Amino acid sequence: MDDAEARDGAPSDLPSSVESAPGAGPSSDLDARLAGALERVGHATRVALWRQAKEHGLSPVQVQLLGRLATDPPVRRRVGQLAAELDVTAPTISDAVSALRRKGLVTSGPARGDARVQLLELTDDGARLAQASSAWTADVGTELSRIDEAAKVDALGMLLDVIGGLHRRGVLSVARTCTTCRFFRRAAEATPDAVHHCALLDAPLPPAALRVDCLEHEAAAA
Amino acid sequence: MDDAEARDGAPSDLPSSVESAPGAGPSSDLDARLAGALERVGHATRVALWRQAKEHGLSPVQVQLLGRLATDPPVRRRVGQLAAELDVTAPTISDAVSALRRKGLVTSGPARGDARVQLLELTDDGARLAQASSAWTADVGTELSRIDEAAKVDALGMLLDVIGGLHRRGVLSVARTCTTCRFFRRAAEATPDAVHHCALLDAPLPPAALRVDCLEHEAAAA
DNA sequence: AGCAGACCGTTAGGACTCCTATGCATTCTG
DNA sequence: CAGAATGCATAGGAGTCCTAACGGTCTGCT
Repeated sequence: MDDAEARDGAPSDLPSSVESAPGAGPSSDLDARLAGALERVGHATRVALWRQAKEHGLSPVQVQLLGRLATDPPVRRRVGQLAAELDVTAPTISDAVSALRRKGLVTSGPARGDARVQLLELTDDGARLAQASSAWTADVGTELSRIDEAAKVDALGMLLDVIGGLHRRGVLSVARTCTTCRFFRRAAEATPDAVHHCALLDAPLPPAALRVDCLEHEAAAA
Repeated sequence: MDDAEARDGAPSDLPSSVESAPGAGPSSDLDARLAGALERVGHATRVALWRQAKEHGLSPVQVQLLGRLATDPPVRRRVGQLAAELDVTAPTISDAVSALRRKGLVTSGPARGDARVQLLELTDDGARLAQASSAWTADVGTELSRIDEAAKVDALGMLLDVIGGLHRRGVLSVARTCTTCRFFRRAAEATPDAVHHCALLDAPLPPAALRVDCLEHEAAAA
């Protein structure tokens, strides 16, 4: 079809493109692959977000804001908080919020007790739209439903470790995961059947129950 | 410190925020968590990309282009190809390419045999910068190096399945993974020790060797 | 041949995303 | 009760995206 110049070297000179780097360490090659796969999935999230936005006449940031505001007890209602979680500056959020306000999807008012902060709130229309535009999760969710349960539990644990590491490195400025929470009590590695524990809920945390975005999260380090 | 109004409900009214939805299906809750974690990691890729770009005086798309052009046998040298892989339109790439050309990081010329297409090529400076700005992979790579090997192999397989699914759904317009390649020979599920096989390389493909972005990839369906 | 139509890449113009820098109001601190 | 710090908004500019329209090139058809 269109492979006229897609490969101008002979298709059989494969060695140069074999990815394995034999002496580069125990699993650095695997790590690179895994990083590449994560990057690709991340790219997909971006595409899906953009698509959602266009479909509903919103912008990507606006969709993200609606999603963040839609939690049942709304804990993230301030411009500064939202900016931190999305890793953008306050002006970017401020802009998007005024657009949402103009569209009648959120309202805002000064917080009682501190007249500087604006507390945001979804309107009914906003809540409806937040519901409708959260389809990325559903989209990937159906894709995930086919996959082996145990593998997913393992993968979740790994991703939480990665997220924690990225937070420690300052790539993510906010990570509300169990593993970075001050209430998290890690099970001893030595005892195989031990399970993590949440000191706030005072409840066991089996690997499949670890949270990615816990509303009660409080940062670990003082 | 700044939790003045961060929770105005009593900190102990937890039930409403417990994420588990008991009757929502066997693992839909887990799937949602996993999707959330992937979304979060995806967000991190975006942040890291932006940071790389700023550090080297480039734009995000420009960094991505340098990375794509930096493979040893350069297979992606056309504007249209690059647009498809990054899931943007041709004008977006065209803009970024002229910026890179202006900065002396890439050169381009008409392909022999078809004067419509422009084949891009990195200059020495461009190759250097491509190397320097690929640190996301390294960054996550070091983060990954601490994690259990077997878990990573499983996770890689899962991510490849997800990428394949996203490609099938049209979220990703290009996926150069083994599992979507016409040369891929999947091992029979029944036989436990069987291993996948690549019909082009005529070589076995153990789970840890599956590629995310194979240069020899050719799409499966006709 | 020769012409229509498909294809590739560029240009033009507009909405949105981001940033830095600045300003104003409010709250905290000494 | 100043002075510093905090929280948000505004202004201006570079970059990311899109859709639409345009010339140059290849292909297929008669």
